Amino acid sequence: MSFENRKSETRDKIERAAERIIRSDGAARLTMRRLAEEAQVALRSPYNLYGSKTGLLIALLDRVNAVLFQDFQSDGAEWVLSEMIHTLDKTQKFYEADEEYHRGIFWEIMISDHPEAREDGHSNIVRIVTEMTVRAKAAGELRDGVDAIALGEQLGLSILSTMGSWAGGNLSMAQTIAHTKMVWISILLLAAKPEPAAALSKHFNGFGAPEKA
Amino acid sequence: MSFENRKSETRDKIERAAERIIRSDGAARLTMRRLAEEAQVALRSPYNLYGSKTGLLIALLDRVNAVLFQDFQSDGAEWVLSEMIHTLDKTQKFYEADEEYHRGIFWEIMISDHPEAREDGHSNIVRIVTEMTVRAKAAGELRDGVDAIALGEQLGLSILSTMGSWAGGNLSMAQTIAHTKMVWISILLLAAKPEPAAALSKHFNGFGAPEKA
DNA sequence: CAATTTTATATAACGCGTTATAATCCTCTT
DNA sequence: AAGAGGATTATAACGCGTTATATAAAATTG
Repeated sequence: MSFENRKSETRDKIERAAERIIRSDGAARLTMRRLAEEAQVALRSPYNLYGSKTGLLIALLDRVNAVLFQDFQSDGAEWVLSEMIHTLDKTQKFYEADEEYHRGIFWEIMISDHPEAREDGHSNIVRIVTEMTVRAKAAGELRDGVDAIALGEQLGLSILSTMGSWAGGNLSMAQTIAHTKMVWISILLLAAKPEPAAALSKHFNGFGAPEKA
Repeated sequence: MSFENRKSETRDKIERAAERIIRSDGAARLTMRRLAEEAQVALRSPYNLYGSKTGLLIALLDRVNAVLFQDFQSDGAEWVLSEMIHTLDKTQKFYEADEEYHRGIFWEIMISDHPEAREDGHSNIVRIVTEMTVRAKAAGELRDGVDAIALGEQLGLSILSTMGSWAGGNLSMAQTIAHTKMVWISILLLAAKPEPAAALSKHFNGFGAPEKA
């Protein structure tokens, strides 16, 4: 077996063990010593491969997010702005299928003292949202004078910080998406031209408070 | 000296020392051992008085927030909804006067594994914002059919989660308030009757992206 | 004043993430 | 086959928040 194969086999053992522990006892109970035992690996090995506990969690998150982000392709809706709302629904469905697992990983990454980890997730989401607003602008769905990039950054910031509240356990994923949808639609109704705005307002469900978690 | 006086003297020594350390080296460098040394107090004492490090930080935060919240009284603007926007400006000014100090304390409380601490801050802010939307509703500034309490919860959630991003170091306080203002106005323009809505739109500065931190 | 209760102290210890040190295994190069 | 170098291991240690234990000091109570 080559060096690389050896490494990725160790990686595999570690990531599988981490998943098992998080699924059975929650991310808060994932400790490096327990992980090493469960993965049948030296305490040092995860540090060699991921640099830190946070590095390992980011690896878990990245694998999962790759699947989600694939689902963000154009879905053939009449308006790009409608696609953006559909994207929220897809996100909700995706994370809800394994909510506690994803929430725990998010949270642990978020509270780690590796600020570059937060920064990474931040710019990732902002980039995705901004690509959509730029597409909407190119499709002529936004009013003249609306800066698509600035708009995307604001919408990205909105969902990001709300997901922070989700990660902290203050909101369910359903509440998180409901709130984000309400905010996005309120903003986009101001930014959109009349026709796509009319389409958007069909998604608007009032200011209903998110049900308790 | 009475029991209570003794206790509050110890409390004072501890809180002063904590402030000194946070101001000079940042909240992340506040450790219980260093605090005990700086305050000339046993390592156990802060635990006796505050229960935990988080408890101490909450005490620091509460003292400060009491001052800020006093400033949230009705300010004689023509519309309650305008007062709400002014409240954001007051908040920005207040935290900016000592931004790193407040940010550090917020962050440490936020990431502590005492979920009740987050829950406390959460309900506190939501209560304040909801009181304002209820006043606006009573003053006839909101459209018929708008649920003032649900609206307040949504606006509260919005500023809360954005301040979470601030605490995490992803935003400056100026960016935090600029974003919140944009979101609040977008939402309130939908919820408000035409006259107060016209007043609100004067506060709207477009979707300008927050400058980099 | 004496007895009790409350507060504060000193010291050691736990599990945590992480790092240092040294040794051991295994792949690659020659 | 032999040596070099990378990957993994075992063990101990650090500082962190927190807790246990046992003791000293001070205020309250009788």
